Amino acid sequence: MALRHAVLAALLHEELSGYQLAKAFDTGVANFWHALPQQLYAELTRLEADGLVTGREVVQDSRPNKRLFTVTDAGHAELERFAAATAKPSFIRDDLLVKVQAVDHVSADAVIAQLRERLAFAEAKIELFGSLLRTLRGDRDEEEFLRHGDRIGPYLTCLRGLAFEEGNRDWCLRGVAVLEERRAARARG
Amino acid sequence: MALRHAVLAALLHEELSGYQLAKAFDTGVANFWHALPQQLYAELTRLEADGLVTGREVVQDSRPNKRLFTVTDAGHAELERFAAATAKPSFIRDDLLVKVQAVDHVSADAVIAQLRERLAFAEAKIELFGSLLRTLRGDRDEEEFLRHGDRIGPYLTCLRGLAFEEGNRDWCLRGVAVLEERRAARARG
DNA sequence: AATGATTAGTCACTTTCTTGAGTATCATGG
DNA sequence: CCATGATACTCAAGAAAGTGACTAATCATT
Repeated sequence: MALRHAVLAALLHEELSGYQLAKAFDTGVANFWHALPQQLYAELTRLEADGLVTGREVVQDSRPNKRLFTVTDAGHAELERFAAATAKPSFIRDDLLVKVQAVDHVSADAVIAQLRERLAFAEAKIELFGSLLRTLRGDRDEEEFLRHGDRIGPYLTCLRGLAFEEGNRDWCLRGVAVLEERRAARARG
Repeated sequence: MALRHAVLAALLHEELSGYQLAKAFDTGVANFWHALPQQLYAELTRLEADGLVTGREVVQDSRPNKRLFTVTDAGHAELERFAAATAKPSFIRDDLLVKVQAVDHVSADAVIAQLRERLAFAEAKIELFGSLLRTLRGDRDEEEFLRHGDRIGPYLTCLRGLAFEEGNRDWCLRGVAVLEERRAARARG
């Protein structure tokens, strides 16, 4: 149950509403976890019931009211406990890999199309992570920022996200190249 | 519900028992999906009920009997359908990223320890994937194998697994270096 | 001859995730 | 002035995944 810790981590440096949290976790900028709005609202409710966050109502007149959540001391303690516990290894779990695994037995065209789609997606995320990183480090260069900046956590996770998507991009390119070359070879002979 | 397709993909080129399947999905060699034995046995039961695989009893006298499963025509058709459907983008979901995201607010030592653990794990998997790749391509070099070999699907997914773990390794190294440098700087004053 | 590891598999339960449908208010653009 | 979309959130149901505890045979070791 790391979703709860992901939520705590996200709330560490600023008060957020469920809605804001949902946007951060849903749109591509979810550099360290991914979840849908419904899960987040539910998790916030549980976290509040367990005393790990507190919500305060903010009355707005130009918008619907909202509740902003902050991590309590108990919440910080829980995160500390979580950080010290051994993390389970992260396994890849990806539809696209399943398709590629089966590529020798199913239509290669279908798989090529999927790889192209993923490629485009990866490139978009690379862009996104790139500009997010620039925002996070401001006018400093990376080396300097990582040495002396505060809030390097989000920067590091964003770096991982970037490398992951670059890995996706390169692999998709390779896969498309290989499969098309084989298709061409089959067509020739 | 890609587990069922992952199972189908795994059974494509050889008959396997639930137990053999479980080992493939459990140990690190699960280069394209990960699942526990119980899930696999359950999924095999469902797949057989749906007519996508057939099992045949094999009586052994030096071992408990087992059931070997094969993909049926309906199973192949189902995989074909799956390959053509749009894959959902794969999101990162990793305890360790959550810990790093929170690193500015929790004990850095705990996080460094976790990164070191993951680093060792990643290095072990890199070894494993490396030798698996060598086995898959035999005495050919990679370029040649990918051009003319049969069964390139498992090779390609294994390449992705390798790159993923290399990404983990590099990122862990970077993270440890950054966090330790900062700890040293804080200690100096 | 007992102990533990390996092969082979099952059952029951819980948590987590996903899907789909709603509610309500206000701002913006055509 | 009406449609669209953003803000802000809720409820319910179902699928998928994870956890723990089991049975039962054989093989290797001590």
